[in-house]
Amino acid sequence: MSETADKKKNITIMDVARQAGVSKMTVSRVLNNKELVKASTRERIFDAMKELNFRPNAMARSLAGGQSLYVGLIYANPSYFYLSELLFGAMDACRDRGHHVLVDQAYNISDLTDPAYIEQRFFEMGVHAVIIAPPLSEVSEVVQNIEGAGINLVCIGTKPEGDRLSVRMDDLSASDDLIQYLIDLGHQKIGIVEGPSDHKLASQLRRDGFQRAMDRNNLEVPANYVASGDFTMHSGMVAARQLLATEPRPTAIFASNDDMAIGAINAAYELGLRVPEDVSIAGFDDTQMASSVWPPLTTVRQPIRDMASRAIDLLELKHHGEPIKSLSTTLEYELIVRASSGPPKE
Amino acid sequence: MSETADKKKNITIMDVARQAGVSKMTVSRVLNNKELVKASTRERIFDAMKELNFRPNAMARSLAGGQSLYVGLIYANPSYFYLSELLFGAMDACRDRGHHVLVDQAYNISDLTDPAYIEQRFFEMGVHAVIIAPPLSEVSEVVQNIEGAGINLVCIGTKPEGDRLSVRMDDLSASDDLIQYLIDLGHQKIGIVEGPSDHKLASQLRRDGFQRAMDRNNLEVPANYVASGDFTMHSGMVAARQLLATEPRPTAIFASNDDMAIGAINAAYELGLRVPEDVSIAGFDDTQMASSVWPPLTTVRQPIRDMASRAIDLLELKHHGEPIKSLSTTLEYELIVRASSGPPKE
DNA sequence: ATGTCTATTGTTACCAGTAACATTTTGGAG
DNA sequence: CTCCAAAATGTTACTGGTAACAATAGACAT
Repeated sequence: MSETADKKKNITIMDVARQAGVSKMTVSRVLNNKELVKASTRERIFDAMKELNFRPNAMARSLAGGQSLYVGLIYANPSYFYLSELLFGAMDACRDRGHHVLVDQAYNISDLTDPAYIEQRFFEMGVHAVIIAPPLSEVSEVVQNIEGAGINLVCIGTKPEGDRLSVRMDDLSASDDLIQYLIDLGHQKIGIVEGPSDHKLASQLRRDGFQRAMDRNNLEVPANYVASGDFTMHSGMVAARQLLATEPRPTAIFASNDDMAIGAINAAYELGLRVPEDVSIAGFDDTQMASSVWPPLTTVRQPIRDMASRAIDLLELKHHGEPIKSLSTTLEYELIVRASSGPPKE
Repeated sequence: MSETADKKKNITIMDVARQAGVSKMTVSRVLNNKELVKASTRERIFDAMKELNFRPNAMARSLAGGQSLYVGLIYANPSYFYLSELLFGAMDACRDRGHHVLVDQAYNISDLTDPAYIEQRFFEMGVHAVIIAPPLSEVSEVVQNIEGAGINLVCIGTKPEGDRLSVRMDDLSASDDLIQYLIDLGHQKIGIVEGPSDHKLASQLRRDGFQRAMDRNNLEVPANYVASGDFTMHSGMVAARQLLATEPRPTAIFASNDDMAIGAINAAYELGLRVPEDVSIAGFDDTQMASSVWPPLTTVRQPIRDMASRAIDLLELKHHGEPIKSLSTTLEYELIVRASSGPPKE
């Protein structure tokens, strides 16, 4: 046997240059799509690259050019779905640009409120920029520390503030729309399962949207139509049990996230109620489970992937010192109507 | 305002060397824990590093030394939980070693059965090695293509074969243990919800373990105690409905993964049955939901993180050309008993 | 034919480290 | 007090690219 993988000398830009009969700089230009290379030369270089099966060395490129961005995705959201989506979005956006995503989990928020820790950790990772997602992005201490360490930053899900970059969606309007949809179906007695108070956005804004829609339609929200959970299935189940036990029983329940909505479905079954015939249930997020549960959930699709992609875009612009038109981007949500909601029974 | 972040010249090994009054090579030695530096010099260098707040440049290190491993995590498992766990495990293992994890999603398996695509894609990512997880790792065509491209590889969840590196857990014994536990509780009529046939391991082995335990205890498994799903909650619900409708009704149901087990719980509620009083339900995987659902699921904890960590270890050994004692590692599972299981009613 | 301008291509230095070999100390033995 | 091996440190030449600044070549006007 001859060594297969060991001796295999890497094919470099130099090899390509030699093969194509040009200098390595010209190859580098082709590699970076600079427009100053004659078409025929470009062709020859492409051919050489193909023939030699050349692959540029990402590390060398970023070392030499400072082109490549190492983006840290800092994470403390308990939802695997959220992480995965964020990751996919970031990866897709990084792929073409030759950037990389380094994920780092913040096991506890208190670490990130220590500026020294942040500086240490991020430099060690070698990240040029950082994306942080809720609920971390809502902790101003954390955000300030990261900025203080001189690291570029995009916050996901926060309101614009100062010259901080952010990407978000309009949770308020989204929940408003969702509730309006329920109202249009004929529901008047609608209960809500709120989220925990440390998720400002997902809890407060969604609650506000609910309230806004109800107010606009002159519908009452009695105090016992409001319960709260902590975004877990179980808490949704407990909260929904309570809501479904009130008299008169709500004909629809809006849970502030899908997990709790699924808990609410369970609670309904437990009480012998059918969904959506006896009670309509709606969630928020459009997680994977939302479509796999029975009945599939009516919910709001959060464009998590797009938010991550957009965040990468912003970071790249900033990295290259290009002007950024608007510091905050708001992306579109989508109302997803599925079988868990329907008109109320007479 | 002076520029805060722009002009901040990076602190390099040279700066440290100057400050400590040594050559940069000596600093490099300290950085790599080579034992040929006098203690007093080492001290001075450490002090200088601290004083200057020096952070080594990961890219330069790996370019110059070929030390750092870029590991690709190739992914086609529909479970966010699985991805996240795998990722966390890989990240943790990479962290100290200065390696990096690049995640790549295989949107469809057919891509990976095309050798040209694989070669193209992986080189582009600049990965030195790859980890693949089920169900991808079970497709021999994919595995062979990756090996054919000369890329180091660790398969997660497959049996040892040739000189291929693999990390796995004993699904067969795990499900056997779980069933034995149910039998010890007093159950004799146990139904199973199988997984889909394209997940050999998760479906077949778990099924086999079930059968082995039943056989050993001389318990019958009538054909209508076996239903199958596709690992989604909904399929578990449908399958469980069917099982719970058979006469005599099983007193326990083993679903081959947690999602289907949760679906089974829903089915039980739907039929007005209590869990675990009327029927015990057990899952497999110990996903996040397993503990957040009500009642929390009895299940088997798969050491997904550990498998990923171990995979990184193996890759590092191989990368450095060190001998690997055993090509396949089998990690321990853990039986997790929660409230969804209990003794059968009289 | 000559000069000029622009389009292309080449040179040289550098990014932040490490490998391999060279050199200088250092500590004992003789 | 020498000498020599071992220990400690330094040099030089890379790693695989890019930036900034030449230099050359065509195309066109004079």
